Amino acid sequence: MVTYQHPHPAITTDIVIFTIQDGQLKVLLVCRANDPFKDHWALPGGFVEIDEHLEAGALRELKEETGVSGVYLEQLYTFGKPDRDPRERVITVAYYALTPINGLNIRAASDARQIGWFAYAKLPQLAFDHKDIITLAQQRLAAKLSYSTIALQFMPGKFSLSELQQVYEAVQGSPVDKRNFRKRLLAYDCMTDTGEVRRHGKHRPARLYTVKSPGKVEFVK
Amino acid sequence: MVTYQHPHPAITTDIVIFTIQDGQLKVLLVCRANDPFKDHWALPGGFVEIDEHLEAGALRELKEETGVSGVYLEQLYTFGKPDRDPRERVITVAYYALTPINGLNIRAASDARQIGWFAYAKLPQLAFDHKDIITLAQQRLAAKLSYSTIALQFMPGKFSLSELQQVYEAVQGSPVDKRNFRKRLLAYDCMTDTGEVRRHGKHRPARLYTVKSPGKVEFVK
DNA sequence: TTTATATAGTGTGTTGACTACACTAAGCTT
DNA sequence: AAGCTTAGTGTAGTCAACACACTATATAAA
Repeated sequence: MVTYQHPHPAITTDIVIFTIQDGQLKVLLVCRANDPFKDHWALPGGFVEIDEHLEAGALRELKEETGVSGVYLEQLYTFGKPDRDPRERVITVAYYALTPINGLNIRAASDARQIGWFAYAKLPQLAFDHKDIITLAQQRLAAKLSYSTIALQFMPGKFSLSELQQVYEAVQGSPVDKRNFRKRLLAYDCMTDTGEVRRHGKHRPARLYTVKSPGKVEFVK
Repeated sequence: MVTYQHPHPAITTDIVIFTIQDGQLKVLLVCRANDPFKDHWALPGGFVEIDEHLEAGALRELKEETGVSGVYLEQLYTFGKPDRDPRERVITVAYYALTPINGLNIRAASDARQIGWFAYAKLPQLAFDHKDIITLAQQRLAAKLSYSTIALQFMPGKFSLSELQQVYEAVQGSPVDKRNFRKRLLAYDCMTDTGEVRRHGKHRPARLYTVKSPGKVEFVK
């Protein structure tokens, strides 16, 4: 029990974690076990510990609730409408995170709490104002694709240019010209040709690339 | 007195309010009357009321502490290092604001609390992590000049293109080519030529323009 | 082994935008 | 009338973005 002279809002972090699966932008959601919004899907997140850095809290919650760690994380926006939580005044500092296409390490389904990836284009009913948070995160991400190398945060260790192109198409929701795309991305000089190729299917194999500075997002253009 | 089961951090807003004076980017600071950092300069700001929207709190604090109102306001970032305030855990949601060159309506000097405009390039010692907040705000502002019409928020009702150019030069800290600048800004089609001119000094008078959509910031380029 | 098929990979010409750059216009002062 | 000071204007060159269609190479099926 703690007592203050003036009332204090509660502070939470919420994390919009994105990945690309089957050419679609997806968001990881957890099903709430308690009221309010019991059995509704919601963003992973929770209360910030009193001596914990905000970003550390976001990473901790993400790990605890979904098992995901080692992701690219960036602060998105702070949502503070007085009635956004029916229990008490809760201000949430929202973050967004990107994880590689196959870099998922989701908590086993045996866990009590249900979690799952949902296509951004087909989200279920969401708790609180989490729909607004996800919408803003997608906008920020789409904007950032056009002036930074943030898309590389979606890529696993080795990847083909076609896979990278799919990331752009999935986030922006529109097709991209293959030749112009490759010319532009290669001009950024942010990837190394490994010399290896990957065969999968009855067609010419793709060259594989690696990211030159993993974890670093550079501004371009 | 309020009691909670778990400790809650305190929430404040801080506002970096910019203007342009004498061709320089300036920030409005208030001198702290109490510990901690008594007699140090600090950003205007303060605790968020329990039922108050964050943005409303920022505007209220700005008005109370400096007398400034009717400004363009945008959320900047939330600063949450556990030890940023020596008293207790305080998380601050920082905003930045722009006010026209001559649109100042600062609280009379008769007020107990001392306030003043400081050149961004020559800031005094600042309380808390307010230096970091101002630095981030300037970066955001400078970046935003290049892809939006945010600079118009600095302009009074009628202004000349030379005055607008001075805004760009002051924020970016580097000179701008006059012909290219005018070509680009006029192409954005965000200003109206009033047909009026202003004489001040022994030289050709300048045409005066008005902003087409005051208060609106559009993305360009 | 031949053929079909599916994705990987490549080049050019056009257009529009940004850059660099220097002189004339017009009012005021002396 | 001359001089000073800021306002206002145009062009040529360069570079980046865009539109656009075919060849290469592997596997699978006939």
